[in-house]
Amino acid sequence: MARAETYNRDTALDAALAIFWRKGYHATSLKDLEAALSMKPGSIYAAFKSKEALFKDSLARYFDQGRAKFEEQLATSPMIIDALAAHLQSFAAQERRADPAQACMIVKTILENAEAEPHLADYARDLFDKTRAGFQHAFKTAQAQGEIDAQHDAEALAKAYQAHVTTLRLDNQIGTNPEDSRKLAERMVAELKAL
Amino acid sequence: MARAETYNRDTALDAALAIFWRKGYHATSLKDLEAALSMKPGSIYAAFKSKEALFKDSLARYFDQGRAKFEEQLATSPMIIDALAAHLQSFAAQERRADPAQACMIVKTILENAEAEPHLADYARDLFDKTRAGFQHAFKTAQAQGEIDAQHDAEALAKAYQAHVTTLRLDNQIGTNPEDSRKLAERMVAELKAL
DNA sequence: CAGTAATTTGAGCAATCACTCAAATGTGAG
DNA sequence: CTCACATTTGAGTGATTGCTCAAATTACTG
Repeated sequence: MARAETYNRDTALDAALAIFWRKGYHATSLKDLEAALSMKPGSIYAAFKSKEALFKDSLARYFDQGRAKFEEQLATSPMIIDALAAHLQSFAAQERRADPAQACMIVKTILENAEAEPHLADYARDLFDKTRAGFQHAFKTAQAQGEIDAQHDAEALAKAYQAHVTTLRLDNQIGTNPEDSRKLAERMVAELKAL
Repeated sequence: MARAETYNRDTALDAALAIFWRKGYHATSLKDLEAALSMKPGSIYAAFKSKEALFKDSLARYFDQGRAKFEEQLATSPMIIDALAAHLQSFAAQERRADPAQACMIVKTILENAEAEPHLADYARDLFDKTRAGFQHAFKTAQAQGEIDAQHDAEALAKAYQAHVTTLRLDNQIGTNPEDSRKLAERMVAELKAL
């Protein structure tokens, strides 16, 4: 064997994720990444192939972390509907304002790169669909367990739920009043529990 | 006097607006702008000062056009509630898909530039607030005319309405099924008319 | 038909971009 | 201790970035 890697792949990806989420794809330079990953350009390219590939890996990690968080919430709560409510609530505005990493990174990626980097946008769209599929599965299970009327269309429920999550996270970033976000979340939860 | 300008300012701004809306601020290069405006770099800088100033002017024009369209819809319909409904419907998915200029340019600007170009994001946030103020004024007038129960909080109504518009336009760009967007718009209109 | 002044032109600037690669460095095996 | 080899290093690549400015062009005035 030979020299061992000095970096930790997951740690490096988390650092890349943090910048890409905040600054977006185009505004993030390799200088930024070198500083954040504490790696020289040669190492970055040996490890991740290209800026675009690194972005994709970061976005994939973002998706995995989001899914893991959601599944943990599902595992915690006996009622699926409660987990869905808790997941929504978790996106209500915290104290810390002015954090540019509030809106969903997947949505940000689609909007920023639809024209200039269609590969990235398509990749993000795929993750957006996979996220909704996870929601849909949860709604179906909730129906099977009798928590929600089986009459409802699970696909439509999932689409509406995802729209709510997106709206809430968008409002966190755009709006200036945290109180508004909390009220918004409460209204959404009420709508959910009324099903 | 001396030599007359060969370009039309509004035409040039519309051309700049079209690219900026599609590609965003960072992905749009001056080469792109030169081609779209049919102007050489020197002329662009003489006329618009800088890339950032040109972007701001374009965004301001985008805002003005949006406001004009909304006010025209208000003037067309005798009932304000109908105008608000028509305005929502106008954002439901058209045939032409894959147009990267579906989502609101103001929202796109805030998301893209929150970290790297805070001036632009703040400017866009201000226009976002002004847009909501226009909605709020419409709701208040509707209440004064007895179209809507005066009990409702006009500010909350405007916020919810703006969120609906944003969601609809976002879905147009992210989603792949135009039918979904139309259904979404119908549900929003129903909610509006139930007030 | 000068003379004057505003506008347009486009080659080219320094800075930065994403990226490369030969040399230096570290590490386990023999 | 030496060799083989994976990994790290960082100066440097050509391309592109936003932008400048002296010179050319145009048009109104006297």
